[in-house]
Amino acid sequence: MSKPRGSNNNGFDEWGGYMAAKKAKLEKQFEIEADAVQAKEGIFSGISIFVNGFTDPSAEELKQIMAANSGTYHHYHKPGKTSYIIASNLPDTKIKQLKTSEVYVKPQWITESLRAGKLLSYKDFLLVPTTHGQKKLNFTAVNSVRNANLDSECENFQIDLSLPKITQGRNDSEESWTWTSQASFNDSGVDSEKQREGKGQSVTDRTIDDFKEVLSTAKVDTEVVEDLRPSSTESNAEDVALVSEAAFSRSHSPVGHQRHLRAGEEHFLSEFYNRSRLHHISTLSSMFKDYVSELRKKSNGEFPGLNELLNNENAETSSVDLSSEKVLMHIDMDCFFVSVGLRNYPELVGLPVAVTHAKSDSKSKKNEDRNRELEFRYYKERVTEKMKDGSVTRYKFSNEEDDTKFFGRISEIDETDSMAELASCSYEARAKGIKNGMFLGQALKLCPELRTIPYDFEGYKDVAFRLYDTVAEYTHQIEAVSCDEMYVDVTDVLRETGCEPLEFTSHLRQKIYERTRCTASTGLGPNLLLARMATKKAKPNGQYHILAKEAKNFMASQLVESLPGVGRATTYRLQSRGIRTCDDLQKISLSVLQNDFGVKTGETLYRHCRGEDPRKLETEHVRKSISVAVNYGIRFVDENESKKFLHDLSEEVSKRMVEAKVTGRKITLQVLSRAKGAPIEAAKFMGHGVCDAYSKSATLSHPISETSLIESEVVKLLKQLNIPAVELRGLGIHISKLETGQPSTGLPSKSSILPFLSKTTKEMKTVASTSSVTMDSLSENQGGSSVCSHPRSEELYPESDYIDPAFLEALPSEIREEILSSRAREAKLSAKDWRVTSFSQVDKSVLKELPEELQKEIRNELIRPDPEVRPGPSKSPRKPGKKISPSKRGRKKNLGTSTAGQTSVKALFNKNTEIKQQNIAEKVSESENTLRTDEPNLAGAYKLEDVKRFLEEWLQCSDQPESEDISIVTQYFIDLIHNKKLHVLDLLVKYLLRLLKTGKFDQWREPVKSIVDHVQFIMLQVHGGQLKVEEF
DNA sequence: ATCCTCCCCTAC
DNA sequence: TAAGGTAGGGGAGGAT
Ligand SMILES: Nc1ccn([C@H]2C[C@H](O)[C@@H](COP(=O)(O)OP(=O)(O)OP(=O)(O)O)O2)c(=O)n1
Ligand SMILES: [Mg+2]
Ligand SMILES: [Mg+2]
Repeated sequence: MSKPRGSNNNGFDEWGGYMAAKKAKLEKQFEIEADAVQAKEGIFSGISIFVNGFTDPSAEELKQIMAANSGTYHHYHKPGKTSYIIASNLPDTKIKQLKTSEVYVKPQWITESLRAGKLLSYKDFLLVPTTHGQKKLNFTAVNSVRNANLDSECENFQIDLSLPKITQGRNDSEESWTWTSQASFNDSGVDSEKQREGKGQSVTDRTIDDFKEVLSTAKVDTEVVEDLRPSSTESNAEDVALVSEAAFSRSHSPVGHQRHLRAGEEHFLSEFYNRSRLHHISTLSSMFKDYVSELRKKSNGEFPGLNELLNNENAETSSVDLSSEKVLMHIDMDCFFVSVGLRNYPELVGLPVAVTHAKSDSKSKKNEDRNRELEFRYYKERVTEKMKDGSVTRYKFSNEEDDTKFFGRISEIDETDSMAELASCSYEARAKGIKNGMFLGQALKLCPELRTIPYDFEGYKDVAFRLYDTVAEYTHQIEAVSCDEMYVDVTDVLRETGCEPLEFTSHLRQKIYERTRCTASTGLGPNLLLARMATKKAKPNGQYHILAKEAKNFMASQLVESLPGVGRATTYRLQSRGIRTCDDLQKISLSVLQNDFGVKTGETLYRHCRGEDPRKLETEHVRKSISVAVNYGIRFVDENESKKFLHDLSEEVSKRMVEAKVTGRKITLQVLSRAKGAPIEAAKFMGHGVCDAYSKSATLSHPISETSLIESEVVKLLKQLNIPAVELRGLGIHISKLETGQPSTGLPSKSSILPFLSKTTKEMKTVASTSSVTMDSLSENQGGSSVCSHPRSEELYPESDYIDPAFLEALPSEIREEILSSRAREAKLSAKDWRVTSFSQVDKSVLKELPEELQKEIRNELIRPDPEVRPGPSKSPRKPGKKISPSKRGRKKNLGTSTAGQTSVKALFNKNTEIKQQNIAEKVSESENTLRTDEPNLAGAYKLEDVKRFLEEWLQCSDQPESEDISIVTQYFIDLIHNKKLHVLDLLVKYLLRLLKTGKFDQWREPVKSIVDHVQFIMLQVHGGQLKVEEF
């Protein structure tokens, strides 16, 4: 038996002391100041707010503040009831909805009032637009189209960047705008303008509007964009649109909101997601994929945009034979975040600009716990090692060029350089070598004059909707790629209008510019790849058409890394074979490429470097997985914190599943754990640093989507990985094998439970209340997946409480029969296929006491493969294949393989006990931390008698049931289910019913019924059977 | 041959 | 300080 990962890192001895120290340190470092919220009661009494859009503090936080200070928080704007609308900035689309009664106030009003301990006048915090205007806003700097192409077929059209007249008119009327309750005059102005514009709503019929309402707060129309700066506390502009400059600068001081910085703190997740650009673009991306489907579904087949182009009936001269060839377009906004942001900073147009959380003069704070130099060196070492390719040993990379190419010169970063990432940078910045995703500190070294602007997430969504809506006026042959990018089959558009390809894109880009004040570039080609390549060449603010006949030559001139799908690792591997350009690549045979890179990848490389691409436009996308992950701010002090965070993640993923109306059968836990040689603190503040990545999955027999079910699975998976909580640097939950349709596994709804309940209760056998019944939740034996995952983890981490599967767990025959027959009824799995596959919660002492006969009976029912023969951990270094070439570089090094036999149950049990004791010791030494083991408990009551007493007191003390209490009790019962304490559960349910029968607690009838219903539902999900309870 | 799990890679 | 998410393609190696 090899050393487990846990031992590899830190023995438990070391561990306890380290953890105590770490905790003290963390507490010091992230000390939250005395909570002003609690101290100042009631200052928002009578005030109700609705939070509109992205704010800082976030809506969630504002909700908390209101709740704690007698205010009211409305999840939706309730006209007449909501007294104030809190917003940091408003997309213009919301302006026209303004009513006299609506007062828009900046979030600083709340935070400043809180600080002052009294309600300040909202008038000092009114949200007003800036008055300097769009007249300044012109893009002279990007006027020149770079890619002059002499071939007339590839002619580039320059967009007229002058403002449409309408903007000027609108702008004039804006000068005196104020968003006060008197601002009603604005309504008519906006409406009349909308009338004049008279287009853009065409595809935006009611149903599509509905869609947008559901998916976002951004409504779509074709109004020109207002010059509204995001002026949250993140703003780093000199001139900010605020009535109260003083209030604003005060709110800059880091008083109220320096919390939520690390997972394990309250509201971390929502705060993180609020600010995560990657989360936002991912969300938008999936939203626009849905949006395209919706547009197509709701389409009436008319495309109003085409009318304007119909005049151009100059057929026959076309550069492409549309009857035999397709024309695909790729369109992508130029430096999207920057373009959107710059609309509010016209004075920065033409300068090197980047979007980032940090300000351009910000420095990273020094920290003795980290060592950037060491971390970067370690990182490079590991990456280089990983990219190393078995078949090629010759290539030695060392030069500066390669260092820049593969590592972006991270080694030159010093201790105070900001490690905030640039989401996007302007082309002026790119001219200096700055790139998207680069750290601010590095960028400033390349260009000290770099200016930074804040994120404007609402703005991105708003512009993205305009982009999609504009394109959708011409065709619905759209494949959404991201919020700023899509593929479009324009063959029909060209055929119907007689437009030249570039004529059309020129027109389209002009339309997009008019509606968004942001430029887009387009690429055209006979397939998706060439359209994509063409866009790259066209950028910025340009367009380009690659004709089929030019394709191969065009491609030959490109570097391999410009191929989509070829990133750092593939570039490295190609380069190590002396292949730098597509021309080089074209000379390599298909079989060599497939041998070196795998069958599929090899073929893709072979085709792509020639400009071939068989992919079809995918207009209708079906999601295959849903996941949630956080790899930032993950610093846990103990297992309770990591578990709590897994709960939050489960809740989040569950929420998204319900939203997407899916359930899933495969639950994968993804983990980042600090690499052994990495500094405790990462180079980036709260970053994950250099990590080992692990994933572990469980495939269930039934699809799930419920928080508690997901949670219990991932908690188990995390346990199996056996990584100390303090080492965790990232956690994620990935759900796959998705199913749509019958909501039989959603939240317990009466409609889904009751029929089954009434049908089955009669057949239901009683749960034996004499033994600890245990079996794993929905784990499935299919494909040997779950079964083999256990020995894997057991060998990896022998101290996990795994038991030899041959050692059958106790299963009262009544339950077993019920479960087996119930599963057979469901025809999902035959009884024979069903396996109990997890034993982590077996109550071993009870197990041993089972009658021999019962065990035998069970053994006959539940045949399983011989555990001794089952495979070792897949995480052990995989043997290099026979083929030397397809690399595969040994996997995780720090996890030894094991060929040793099964650990005895007794040994495991003892080990487990030791760990438990260790945990307890830790907590005791940390003092005042509530002692908590893994055992379910009801408000601290663990023992049956205690719980019973608690329940009785509960019924007696409260005259009316509190829904929160009910859910606490329900959750406790659910915990029992997951922990296989069915006998306890059974006793407690019976006890509750007995109490009811005394007649003293009649008002508890319904609440108890709802608890029992819930319990039965979960029982059904987890164990496939239910408790027998008498009617009441 | 085809499935599975656990990775790795890529793109925005 | 800083907000390093998310979905999908695909490969290695094992089981069946
Ligand atoms: N590492 C990255 C890459 C992109 N993005 C965000 C910001 C970008 O503005 C947006 C769109 O990505 P693009 O790849 O289209 O890049 P840009 O639009 O910024 O520039 P380009 O003109 O090259 O398209 O996605 C990001 O946050 N982080
Ligand atoms: Mg772009
Ligand atoms: Mg893009």
